[in-house]
Amino acid sequence: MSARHEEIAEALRQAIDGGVYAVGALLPSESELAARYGVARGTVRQAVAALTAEGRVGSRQGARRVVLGNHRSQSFAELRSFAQWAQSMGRTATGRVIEQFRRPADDEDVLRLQLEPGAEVLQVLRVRGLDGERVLVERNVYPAWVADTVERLPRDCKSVVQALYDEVGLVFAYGEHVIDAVAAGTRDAELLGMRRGAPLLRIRRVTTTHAGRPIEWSDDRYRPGSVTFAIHNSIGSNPLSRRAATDDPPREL
Amino acid sequence: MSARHEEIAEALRQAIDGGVYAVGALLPSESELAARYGVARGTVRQAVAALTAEGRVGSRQGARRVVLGNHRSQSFAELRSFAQWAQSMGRTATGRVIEQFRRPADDEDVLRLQLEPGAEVLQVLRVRGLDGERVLVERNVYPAWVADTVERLPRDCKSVVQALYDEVGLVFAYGEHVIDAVAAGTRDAELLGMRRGAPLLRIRRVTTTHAGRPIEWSDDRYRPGSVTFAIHNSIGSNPLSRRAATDDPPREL
DNA sequence: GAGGCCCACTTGTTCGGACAAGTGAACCCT
DNA sequence: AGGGTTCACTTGTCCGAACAAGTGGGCCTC
Repeated sequence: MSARHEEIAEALRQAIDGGVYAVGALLPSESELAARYGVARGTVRQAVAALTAEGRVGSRQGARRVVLGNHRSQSFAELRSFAQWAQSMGRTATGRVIEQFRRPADDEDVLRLQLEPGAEVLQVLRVRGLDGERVLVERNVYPAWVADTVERLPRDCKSVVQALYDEVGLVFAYGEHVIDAVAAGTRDAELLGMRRGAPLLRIRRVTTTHAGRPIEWSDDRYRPGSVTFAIHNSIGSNPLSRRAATDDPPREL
Repeated sequence: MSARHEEIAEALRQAIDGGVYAVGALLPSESELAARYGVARGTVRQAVAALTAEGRVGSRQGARRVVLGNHRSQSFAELRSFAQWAQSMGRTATGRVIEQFRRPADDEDVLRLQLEPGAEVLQVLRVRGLDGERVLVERNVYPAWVADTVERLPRDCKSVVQALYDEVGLVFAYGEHVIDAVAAGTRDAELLGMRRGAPLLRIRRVTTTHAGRPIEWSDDRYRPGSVTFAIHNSIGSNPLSRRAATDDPPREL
């Protein structure tokens, strides 16, 4: 948080959360913020761009920025491991390996992990909990080049992501998530203590290194009610202005 | 798409999708792109920032940018109505109003739509389809100030968002989505042609104007298999570099 | 050969300036 | 009162420059 624009963004975030700028109120103009913090306008723009991306403020050319909401909820904006996410919410995460074995890669593994057919992968089945309550069943598939390290981890390792970073400096840099709903299978139901057929939120994910090399792919099934996911949104630069029916042509000079 | 940085972003997108830059390959440096397009480096940075936000390329200080993937899949990145989204996928969306009535706002409505207690709201139950197949049950609640316009729409209106824009120039500018899974109720099951208790993907959403004024809130329940949602991710500015075990202190001068 | 050092290159941050484009309110005229 | 115009203000776009910080590969030393 050394960059000046990040400091300013954080200050604005706290001002919004603290009620200095109420929901629906207008933010000071860029020039005023620039003067207040003693920086150039471009630096202020970087700061408010972050708030805009988070969905905290709305932006429109010509009009002052509007405060849309003060969100404390966890969103997908940051890539976090389950353990890190739980910690940031002030809750304790647990994890336990149920099953762990190597097998040849099937077509799905080859596709998602960019492997050659016939390569070996490591499959792991984990159950994870939040404050003692079972919350999620996680099926991970790792390519051979990380399998050794994963196998050496303790079976109740809290954060695999953290462990892999500590052990071999592996960074989970990018992720793609696909979301849908599925019915709990016999195994899922047993592990989560629900009846078979109960609805589960499924998130399938591929995680890669900085260089885009796949590290794992994962099928996470969440018991509903315990965890929800939030996303913010805005129409980008759609020039939709006031009304459309009045099709007045641009003034001709 | 008149802004220069958007043109450059689009050119790069097409180059990536077209295979000029393969997945895993390195993008040209900012200076080279700047020279190639005849713009300043800042303009190139704006363009690649868009690609980074979309998850197409990865970025790390000091290292060249990496192509992470060429994605055609629909994501939450753009706020789209169901109809617009369907159209962009080359499919046809349908919609039918099942039920529509006014009622006093309950606590949930007051909270989400920022109303005074006792205000009147319009509730609408719709079923929507894709290429003739029933896909989603949608329960919308509108505040009084948009209720009149919504009530006047035809019952098989394809795009409510488009209609409200055409009629009164109302722009759905921002959205917040919360995702979980639920079991289909008796009504849901009947409307979607599934058995009761089947898993559904639920997205609850509040949409607001540019000024942050809530326009509607909605409970959408998707039949799984027909539609999935994708999200991209990256660790922001986490300075995690190579390895952690080698705790070498910063060089002292 | 292994390890450490150095250096060219690349991305990140910040400045100050200039103009374009859109908004909203005050103002004027009918 | 209603409708249109004008105008100060605000955000969006773009430039050119400079320095900081991190990467990766080559080089040298042991």
